[in-house]
Amino acid sequence: MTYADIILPVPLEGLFTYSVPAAMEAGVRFGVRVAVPFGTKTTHVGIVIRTHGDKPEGISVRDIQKVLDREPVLTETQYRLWQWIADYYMSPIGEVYKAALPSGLKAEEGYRPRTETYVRLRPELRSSRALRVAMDILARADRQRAALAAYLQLSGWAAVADGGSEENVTEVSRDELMNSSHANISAIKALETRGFIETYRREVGRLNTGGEPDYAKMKQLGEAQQQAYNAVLFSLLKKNVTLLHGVTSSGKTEIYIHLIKQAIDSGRQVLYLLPEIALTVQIMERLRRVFGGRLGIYHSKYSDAERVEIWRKQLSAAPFDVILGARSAVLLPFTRLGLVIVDEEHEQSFKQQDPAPRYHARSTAIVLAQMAGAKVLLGTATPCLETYHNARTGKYGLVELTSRYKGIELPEFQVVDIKDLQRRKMMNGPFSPLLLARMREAVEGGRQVILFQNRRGFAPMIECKQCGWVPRCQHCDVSLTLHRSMNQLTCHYCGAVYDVPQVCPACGGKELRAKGYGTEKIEDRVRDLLPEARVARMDLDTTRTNGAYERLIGDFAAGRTNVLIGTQMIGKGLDFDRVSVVGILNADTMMNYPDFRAYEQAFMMMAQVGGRAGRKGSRGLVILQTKSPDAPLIGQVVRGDYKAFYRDIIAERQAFGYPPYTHLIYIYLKHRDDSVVSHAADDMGALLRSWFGGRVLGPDKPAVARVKALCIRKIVLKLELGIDLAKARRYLRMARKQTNDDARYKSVTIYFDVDPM
DNA sequence: AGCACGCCGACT
DNA sequence: GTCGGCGTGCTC
Repeated sequence: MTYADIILPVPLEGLFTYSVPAAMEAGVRFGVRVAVPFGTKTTHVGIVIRTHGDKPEGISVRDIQKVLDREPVLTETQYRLWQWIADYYMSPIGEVYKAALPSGLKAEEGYRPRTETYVRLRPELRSSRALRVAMDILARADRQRAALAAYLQLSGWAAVADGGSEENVTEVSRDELMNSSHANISAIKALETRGFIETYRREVGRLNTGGEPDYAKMKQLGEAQQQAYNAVLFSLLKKNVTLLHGVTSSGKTEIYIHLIKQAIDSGRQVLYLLPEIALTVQIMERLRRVFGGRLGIYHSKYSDAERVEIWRKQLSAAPFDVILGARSAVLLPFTRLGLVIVDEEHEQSFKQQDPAPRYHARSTAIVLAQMAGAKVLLGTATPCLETYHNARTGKYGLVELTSRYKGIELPEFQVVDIKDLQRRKMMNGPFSPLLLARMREAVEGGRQVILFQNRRGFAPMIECKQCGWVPRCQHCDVSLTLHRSMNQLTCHYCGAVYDVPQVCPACGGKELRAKGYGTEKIEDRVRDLLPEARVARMDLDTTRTNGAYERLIGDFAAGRTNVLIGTQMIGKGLDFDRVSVVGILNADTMMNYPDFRAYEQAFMMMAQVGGRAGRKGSRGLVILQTKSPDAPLIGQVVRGDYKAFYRDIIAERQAFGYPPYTHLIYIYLKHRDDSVVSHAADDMGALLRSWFGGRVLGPDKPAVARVKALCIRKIVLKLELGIDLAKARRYLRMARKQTNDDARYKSVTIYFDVDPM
């Protein structure tokens, strides 16, 4: 009897063993998908990893139902990468499989090839004589004759009639025929009824073929860019990973394009990772112009069927040479990967947060490259602290690009002390007099303004003026955000929506006031204060519908709007030409976040948003409003002094034992009963302390201690460098098992976040 | 994660 | 008397 070990899309450790019916033996091998029964009712699509003859003990093995593929859908390298992710991020391999495979490949029925209607001559017309007769018959049916003539041209039959070869006859789709002539559907139907032509359906790909590459579209590199390009190539000879640290507008993308070309020329594939879908539009167009149909794009906005086709194409004899994609593109099959570019490498969204596997695409890309014998280039204006540290200590290569392309100047920063202005009652809502004056000037002078406030909604909370009561979410430990556009209170953690109370339920007070500023309220105020401005708001709420993001960006880029208010999504790699003022309304909310990365995040956010100011031609102005104008971080942002920022923060990380001087693993425990989770966390913490000693911190209540009706505790594990991580993970799994084995805690959910962001 | 089983409260 | 709430256990 043959058995097969199979990955299934379930959150359980390990592989599952099924028996292979004799008739399937030839087809069941590594990488092939199979349908198997699982539990009582369900059938799952799994992937075969290996076959063997050892009957597993103690389990009733069931038969594989069906073999779904003739060829593997998985490469050996991919499987090794999946194993690494599962092991390192402490997540079952089934979860990795779920994250990696497009749904169309995870279901037995699901992916449907797209078909299109095609047109061809009936066999009896396939001679020049018969065609002449047909044309005569159509002498008085102009439309039909024109349609037939157009078909004959397109298909090549016209050339055959002139003595050409039938081998050159090509297939013509009905749409193509209708587009290239004035033939309408009724003319074509009439020809069909007459028995001149027939229609048939044909499978067609969904992928945009994009045409031939056009390397003439590559821009010549400037002097500094050329030097950086050479330095990157040289660095990659010695180091597997190199950091390209280039200030904003230094022209990194053009350097990437030249590196991609170089890799393609040497017969290798390139993976180009970007943090967000949003960023792909501008870069996608640039790459498409140069690489045409050699470029494939892969991210969640693409339909699942398209993703299936990209996956399949990657396994075919003619895969894409370049894949541009978000996080999950690192899980695609590659057969001859030579270079991975991780653009905006500092972005947190490279780390998957919620469903497991909680993997970091940058780290995963580095491991993948190692496995594939490829090189990695990390690019950003504001490197992640760990990355810069690795570059400084020589683990990674480092190339710095300090001059802006075509001499564009870095923006001027002006810091405004809003604490002082508030005391002197000089603030106009969220605006300092300076910011308001500069905004007014910009709008009147035909230039543009970007306002950054990292809070969506109208106000982060409302409060009863009389007794101070604040409405809170029923399921989460947070106050509710007022969304005035919908006149609702919403919870930003679970999405619950509530009506706005007319009277305070605690004291009956009639006045509920909105406290604090969200993007909606800022928008309101700008409309009041600058009635002539054309204002737009860009945040999660205004970009939910399809194409809304592109429309907002398009309107701003074209000058149809001149004040753009937004959350962090306005800071992401978009280039505008007419922005003279950027306002950071409140830097403190970012700096006071209770997390060891708060300062790093704040620096990056301010540097990125500030970088939107003043592009071609004139120097931009960034007005930075803060209650702590003397904080060293503010000075570093103002001077654009990444190195000073790095020196400060790295010293702190070393002093307090944070990455890159330690490995962090967060352990989360969740349960609907607070006392259960509290005791479970205490017990698990004590158990961990007995093994890891002082490396265990907590358990603690996180800042938001209840989400979606589950109470949360967090334990932090700090592991010094050089410790045996595999062993530490084994102990962690043991601690989880022991905790869940305790009858009181068996329904406590315990999970790990390795290298948390 | 699903799904079934099983034990309690509120309906026809 | 039964419908369905979700707590618990299992899935090769």
